[in-house]
Amino acid sequence: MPRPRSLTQDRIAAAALAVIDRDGLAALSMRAVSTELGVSTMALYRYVDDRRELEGLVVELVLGGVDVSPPSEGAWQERIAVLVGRMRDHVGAHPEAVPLTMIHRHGSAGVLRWSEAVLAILAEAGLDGPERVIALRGLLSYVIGAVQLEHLGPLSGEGTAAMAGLSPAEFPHLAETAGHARLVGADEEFRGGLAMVLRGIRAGAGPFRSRGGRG
Amino acid sequence: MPRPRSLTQDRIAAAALAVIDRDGLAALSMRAVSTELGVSTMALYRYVDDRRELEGLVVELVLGGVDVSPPSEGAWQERIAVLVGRMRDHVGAHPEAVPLTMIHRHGSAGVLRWSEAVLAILAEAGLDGPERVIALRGLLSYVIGAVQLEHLGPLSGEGTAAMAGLSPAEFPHLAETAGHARLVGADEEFRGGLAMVLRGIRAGAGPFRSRGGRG
DNA sequence: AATCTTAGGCGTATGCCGTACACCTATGAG
DNA sequence: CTCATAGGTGTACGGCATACGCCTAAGATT
Repeated sequence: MPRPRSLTQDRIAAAALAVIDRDGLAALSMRAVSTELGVSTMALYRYVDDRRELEGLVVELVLGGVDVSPPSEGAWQERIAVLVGRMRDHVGAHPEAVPLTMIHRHGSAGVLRWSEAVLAILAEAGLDGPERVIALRGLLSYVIGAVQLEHLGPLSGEGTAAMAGLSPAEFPHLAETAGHARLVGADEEFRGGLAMVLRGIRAGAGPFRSRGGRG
Repeated sequence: MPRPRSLTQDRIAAAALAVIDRDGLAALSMRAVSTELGVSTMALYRYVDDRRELEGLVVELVLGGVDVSPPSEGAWQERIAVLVGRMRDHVGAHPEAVPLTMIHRHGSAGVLRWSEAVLAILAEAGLDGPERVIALRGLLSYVIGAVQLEHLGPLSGEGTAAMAGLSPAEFPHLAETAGHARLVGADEEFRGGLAMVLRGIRAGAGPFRSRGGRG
């Protein structure tokens, strides 16, 4: 009967993500999103309860786009690495939104579907029970932390700059490592760390323990 | 010559942390901290440039208290686990401040000293060059992610609740795993995940590769 | 003791923010 | 053509960080 809706949650999320990508996360506000859409600020509240929900929509937009179809080829470690890589790529495409994805990650349908896909591969690799729980959560932990380290750490370059100027007397190893760190690219670091974690997953740690693929 | 200072950065940081611990991170404001100290809001600006710096002080207060003296006993994996555990304990003692520690982690002197201690052990274990960089960053990633998963994830209980009510048809593994997850305590999960990561660190992967302690 | 100098402390004001509320209006149904 | 209804909007409020300028306490100097 009444007048029809002129917006959708999808359009609102897209507008919010556009603001974030263009002007940074700090510029995200209900006012900014409404301006982006050419409507009044309060119009948004016909579609979302509050700012939190809007942020959730943005995260779902980013994380929901991850392809969770299980890779068919390669050892189980390799297949998990593909799934993890897809997640990293999608999040990394919107670096300014990274803090949001961290805050609203729980309850995201995208993350749930991703977790399901990873679990399937872990199960196939011979893990079950608490060990599979720990493997999944450990992988999630690594991904969350690594993405943040990559995108939040060097935000200001403070960390790297601070490391470069350390007194070698007080921080001998750190000073030396800072030199090597510059030679390790972000991709290499991520893949290397992931390989490390995957190597640590004990596949088939049942009564008949058999070490996984490429030890 | 003029009147002496009545506050210190330490007292301000302690007051801010008290506000956070008591009323939550959302309640942290320049006003709240100044009230806590019994001074005017603007008085704080004689000691910190802005809110960001105040948050940094809080993080330093939390992270700077971590004992980074290297444990003398045990395999290198065990000694790193002790250092990691100390970090987790300090951060976990102020769960509401966790997001702050993540945002301001870089450039924290406490984290630098901790990293130095971990690097020393990794070096002793036979790692060097890029591999040591990756091992350190991988460990940091795991710790950051795990702490967040532990303290931010279950904040609202949304995630767990959502998992419990999943359709077993669409998420067969996740639904089953949710059951096991309830049996795994937070400590067990953290230690298990850490053991997994440590297991994946290739010690002494130089020309004369020798596998580390307790494979 | 009196004064001066100077930085610490504070009150006020500005421009953001999220959002509650009441109002107006476009619209499809009848 | 009318009307009920939900969508869209304008205004207003309280809270935030913080820029600015004033007042004042207290050590240094006389």
